[in-house]
Amino acid sequence: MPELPEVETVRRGLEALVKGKTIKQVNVRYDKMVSPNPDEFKSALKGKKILDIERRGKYLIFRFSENLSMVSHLRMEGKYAVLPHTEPLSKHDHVIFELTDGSDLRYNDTRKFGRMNLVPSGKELTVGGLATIGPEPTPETLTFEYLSQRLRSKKVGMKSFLLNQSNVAGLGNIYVDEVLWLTKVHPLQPSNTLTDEEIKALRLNIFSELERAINAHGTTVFSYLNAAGHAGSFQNQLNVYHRQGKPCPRCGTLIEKIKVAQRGTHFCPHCQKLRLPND
DNA sequence: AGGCACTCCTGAATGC
DNA sequence: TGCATTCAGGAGTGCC
Repeated sequence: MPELPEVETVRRGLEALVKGKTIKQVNVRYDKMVSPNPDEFKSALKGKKILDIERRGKYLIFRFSENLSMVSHLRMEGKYAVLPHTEPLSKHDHVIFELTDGSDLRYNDTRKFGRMNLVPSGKELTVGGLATIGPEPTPETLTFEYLSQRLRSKKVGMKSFLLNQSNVAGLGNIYVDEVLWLTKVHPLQPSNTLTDEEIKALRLNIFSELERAINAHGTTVFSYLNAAGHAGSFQNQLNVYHRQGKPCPRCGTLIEKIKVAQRGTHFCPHCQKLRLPND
C-alpha cells in the first residue's frame, strides 16, 4: 500500500519516464475513477504536455500545459506503468494516457480505490484531503512546536493521530506501526500524554524512518510495485509490521496484532506499554 | 471531540 | 475439489 516513500518513488519514476511528453488521447475504462466525468476528463487532457509531477503527502500532482493539473491518489494498490502502446492491456488497467511518442502511461488498480481529479493549476489544494492536509514530515515543515501543540490539543490514540493526514501528511498503516515501535509508544496512548522527550523522539523517528524507506525505494507488501514495475526493498527492514507472533527485534517478546481505528496494528507489548493517566 | 461503522473493490486465505 | 465466507485497508461520510 503506497505511503509517502512509495508515492515519492513513483513520482521520481514518472518524472524520469513521462515528464515533457505529450498526451495524444486518454482512455477511461472505469468511469468512477476520474473527475470530472470521463468525457470532460478526456477532452481536457487531449494534447496537453506533462510539465511536471509533484507530490504532497500521499497525493501525486501532475502539472500539464495550459494551467491544467491532476491530483492523483493511489489509495491501496494504484500503480503507474509506462509501456509501448502495442502492449496488450491488462485486466486492471483503468486509465490509459496514450502519448504521442508511441508509449502509454497506464494506471492500474486492482481494487479500483484510486482517484484522479482534474483542476485548474493553483486549485490543487481544494481537492479532497489536500484541503486539510497537515505538514510534510520533514524537519523544516514538521516542527517540534507544531507537533507538540497539535498532540496536546487532542486526546486521540497515537495510531489514530498519526493516520490522520490533517495532523501529519504521508504516514500510513505500515510506517505508523514502525514509528510507534521505534519511539516505544503504545498505539492507544492518548496524544496529549506524550512527554516532550517522546515527542522529540517521535519526530526524529518519523524523519529517519521515511528517509530510510525512500532510500530503499519503498516497501513492497502483497502486490505493490513502483512506476518502473520494480518492488521496493524496505519490507526487509520492518520491525513490527506483519510480524505478529514473531520476536520483537529489541527485546524478544512476541509481537501482538490488534485492531485500532479499523486497522491491523502491530506492536511489542513489552516495549510499548500503555501508560494510564495516573501512573 | 472522538470512536465507531459503513462504503468503495478484488483477490488471497481460510473454512467446511 | 469447490463453493462460501472472511479479511486486507485510505479516505470520505455519517452517526452517536
